[in-house]
Amino acid sequence: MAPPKSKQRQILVRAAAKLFRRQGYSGTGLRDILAASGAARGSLYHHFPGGKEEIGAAAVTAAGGLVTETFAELSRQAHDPADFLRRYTRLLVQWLEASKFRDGCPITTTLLETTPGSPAITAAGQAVFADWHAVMEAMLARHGWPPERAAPTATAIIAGLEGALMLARVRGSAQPIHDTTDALCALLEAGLPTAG
Amino acid sequence: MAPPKSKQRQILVRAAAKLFRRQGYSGTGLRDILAASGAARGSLYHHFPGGKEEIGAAAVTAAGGLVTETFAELSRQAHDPADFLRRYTRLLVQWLEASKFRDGCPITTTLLETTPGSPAITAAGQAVFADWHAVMEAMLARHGWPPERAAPTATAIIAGLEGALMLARVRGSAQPIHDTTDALCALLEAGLPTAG
DNA sequence: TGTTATATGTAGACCAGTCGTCATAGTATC
DNA sequence: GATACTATGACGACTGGTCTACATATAACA
Repeated sequence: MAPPKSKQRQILVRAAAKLFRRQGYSGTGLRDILAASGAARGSLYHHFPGGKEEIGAAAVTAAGGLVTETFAELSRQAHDPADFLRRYTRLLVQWLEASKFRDGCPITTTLLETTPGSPAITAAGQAVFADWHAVMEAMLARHGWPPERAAPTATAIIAGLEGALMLARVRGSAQPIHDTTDALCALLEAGLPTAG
Repeated sequence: MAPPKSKQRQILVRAAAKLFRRQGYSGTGLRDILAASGAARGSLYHHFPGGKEEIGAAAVTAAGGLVTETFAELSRQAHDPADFLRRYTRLLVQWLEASKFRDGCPITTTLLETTPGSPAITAAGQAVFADWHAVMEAMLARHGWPPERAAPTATAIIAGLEGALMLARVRGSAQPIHDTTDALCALLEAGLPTAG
């Protein structure tokens, strides 16, 4: 990753990630990815000798990385954990509504389909979740949470967000996200170890 | 559903549900379902004239119904909401470990792949989630939660469970479930409106 | 029992689509 | 001009879901 990688490669990964998020991994054919990216079949196999599985892992890594960056940015802006969560879910709801609830989590669907069948994709997903968790944990620590409580709380936040996103997509409504965010914020505010 | 439906039909639905849960909807071919159930090709189209989509919806309904029954049973046994949650996640972890983290939520994967592309499957999923929510909400109400707080809390519980289940599967560990359960229990115990 | 009528199970044809491979052609960079 | 890197799209072996035609099982009734 030292060199900025081929432009064509980036186009392919982005197209793949977009499609995987909407239709899932198995539901998306190489044909779709090729059509969406304007690339040729052999070109894909040049950049991804491992075929579909390799581009799947790359898509998970890339899409997950964007979310990691968003988390990091918001974690810098937020005044406290609950504020962080509210800022993020505000964005989330915007994205969801803009796509009419078609774009869900960019990695969950793919991971549920391919874990543990594809070790490469599973590993990519584990790495992404670890990154997310690290950002959250660091944010909680920065706001005074003791380490032994920051780690499990970070996991619970990610779980709640993922579950809420899924429910929102199926229900076609942002309500599950609001409800879950409220609950998580109550938890974060109640659990604030040192007030203010 | 007045008659107990054909036995073969039930075998088909069960096999389909099992496969969808592990490999997803698109990742499971009719071929797999037929092989797993021992049925013949045309037999499937006799019981499910709507083809794969119809058996997908039936699998979601059937698998979701089993979970609803489990929720209802546990909700009868539990002393309070936190106790309910702990009882359920104990079962959940047992199932997960027994399948070596291959069997996740029986409906989430299918729904993420097919929402909103398949209205029939989406509707089946919405109905299942509504059932789960109703059971949870009733349980909270029975333990003194006011209605306006029971509904969003029930949603947050389901979201947390679903997200934790997904993380557990990807990580190959029950830890996310324990962490999320602890957080949710803290919320339920803190939020208990009338103590005892 | 024999004869229907209906419900269910079986077998295979069908074609569009799947992923992966290959020999070839194009384009940088030195 | 030589050498790498990149792009191309046709090809093949196979699987996808769907449908039609036939065989069997079950039930009803004379």
